[in-house]
Amino acid sequence: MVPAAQNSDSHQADGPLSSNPLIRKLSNFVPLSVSDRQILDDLAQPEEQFAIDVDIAAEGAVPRSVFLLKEGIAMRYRDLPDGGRQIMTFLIPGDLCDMHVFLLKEMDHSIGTITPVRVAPISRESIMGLFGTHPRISAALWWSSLQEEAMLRERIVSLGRRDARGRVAYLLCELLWRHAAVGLTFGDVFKLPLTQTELGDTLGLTPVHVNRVLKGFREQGLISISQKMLSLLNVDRLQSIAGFNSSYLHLGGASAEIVRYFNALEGRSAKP
Amino acid sequence: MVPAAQNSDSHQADGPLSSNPLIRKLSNFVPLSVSDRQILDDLAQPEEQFAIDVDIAAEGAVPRSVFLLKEGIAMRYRDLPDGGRQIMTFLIPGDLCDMHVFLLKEMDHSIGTITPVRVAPISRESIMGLFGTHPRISAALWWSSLQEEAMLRERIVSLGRRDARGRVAYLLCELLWRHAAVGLTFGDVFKLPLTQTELGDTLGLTPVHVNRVLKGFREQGLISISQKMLSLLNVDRLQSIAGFNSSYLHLGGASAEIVRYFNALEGRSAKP
DNA sequence: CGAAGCATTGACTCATCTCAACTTCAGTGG
DNA sequence: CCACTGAAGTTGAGATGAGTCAATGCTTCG
Repeated sequence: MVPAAQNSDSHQADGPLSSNPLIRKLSNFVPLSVSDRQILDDLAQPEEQFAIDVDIAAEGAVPRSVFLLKEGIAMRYRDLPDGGRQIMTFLIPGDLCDMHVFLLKEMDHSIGTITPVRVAPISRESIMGLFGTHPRISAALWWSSLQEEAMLRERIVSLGRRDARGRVAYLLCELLWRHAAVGLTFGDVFKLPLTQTELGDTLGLTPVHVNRVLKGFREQGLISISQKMLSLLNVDRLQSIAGFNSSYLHLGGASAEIVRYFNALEGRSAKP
Repeated sequence: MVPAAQNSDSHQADGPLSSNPLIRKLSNFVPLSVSDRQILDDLAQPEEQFAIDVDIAAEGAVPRSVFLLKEGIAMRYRDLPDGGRQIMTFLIPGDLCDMHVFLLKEMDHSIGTITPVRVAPISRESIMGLFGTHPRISAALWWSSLQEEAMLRERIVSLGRRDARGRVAYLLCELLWRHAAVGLTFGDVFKLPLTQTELGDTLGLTPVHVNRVLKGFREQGLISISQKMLSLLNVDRLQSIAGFNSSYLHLGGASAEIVRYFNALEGRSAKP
């Protein structure tokens, strides 16, 4: 199976970001009401910008607030004593960097920008408030953090058990699906402003080897890249090289039971 | 720094499991009241057993309830199409296998036993109820899931950037600290009933290579193993080989601010 | 237009894997 | 109580995927 062309239903003239990517993403899990959407739009209102190649939050620092990434790409990473770096996750529009970190005394990793980035800072109070008053949104946010955790587990599988080709293919597929889930794909094409060094730091490979794998894929007609736009020319083949199965992203939506459960809660909390 | 000899304060005659390991673990984060402890003890009352080498929850299945692991060791893993297996985490006493998975339609990985295991099944309602009525416990459970996530990230760092010796050393240190946090260490000694194949499936190494690394450690006087009891003879050296830093486990407790915040909530919800 | 960063390529090295035998150990049944 | 069995641990020798080093080309942007 191939990611749905999520963009087909949003042909606003002002481009793919016209719709709040967080709403887009959460809608994959539960259908959101008009008022849910309103609240999420309000949350996303405040704006702060960060330049390219800058830390939004640094390891050891006290986490200050949650950020909703509205535009650009960031990464969750850790620098190592020997000068190396491991990128754990890429954050794309619609992602929250760190839903929950405000529980902790200090960051155990850093979050840095890969491109210039627009974020909406969200206070602890806003999130906490939501939990009490809007169970459906809370559930969706919760789901989103489960999805993130599942992605971490999948990266472990990749690093532990796949060879270089498999790892690269896997990452490309994952990024395609994630971009599709927030409406940032055009068919099987999306913007990938990552250097080969960054890919290597994610995949546990050297940039040189990433280059060779990518070259191989290009020669086999599996991908093409130009102007930082990546086209997956043969998604099925790539998914099979990767042993990729999108089910860990849990994009199939919540079970009917869960939806009912949270709708009930919603009705109850709406009254008093 | 070396893990505190957590066992020193629990010299009950009936052994290290006399105290609820979940309470032990959560206390690392916030001080729990007598009534908190009572509630957690009640939660841990129900009992179910699983034999060795059995799935508690299988990939693709519908998650049924949360389990508190009371005794034994289990693993979170995924089987791969090529016959391989990747172990993502070990579950030790005091761990909850899957705090939240009941939000999802199906498991994206399996949970299997490595030794015979005693668990307490906990219903969705119990957990949900806690959230409303006992903010301090909820916070602690939440913290525990953040800790788990941090461990996943650290495994990514290990697999991506450390060599075989570093990976093995890292895992041993992590396990020592985790066991210490639930009172299951005796100095720098703890029970490790894992085969070298299981270690390899966790670390992305072949059992043969795990064996050689372990042999090296033994010859260098860093560890010794007998009867499945592992002694870390030189924790500092191992930690430096691993580049291990325990801060990602966030065992230092919550910030004063957070503690105050949840204590306040607690007072409020206790009254009506 | 020049510098800096990134991508590409080749030649050589090395950590880890593979394959395969052999040993040790714990558990079982005669 | 010991022989038998199967799983786990050890060890050696050779193969290989990915790393290292180093040179060269290509962009991009000030």
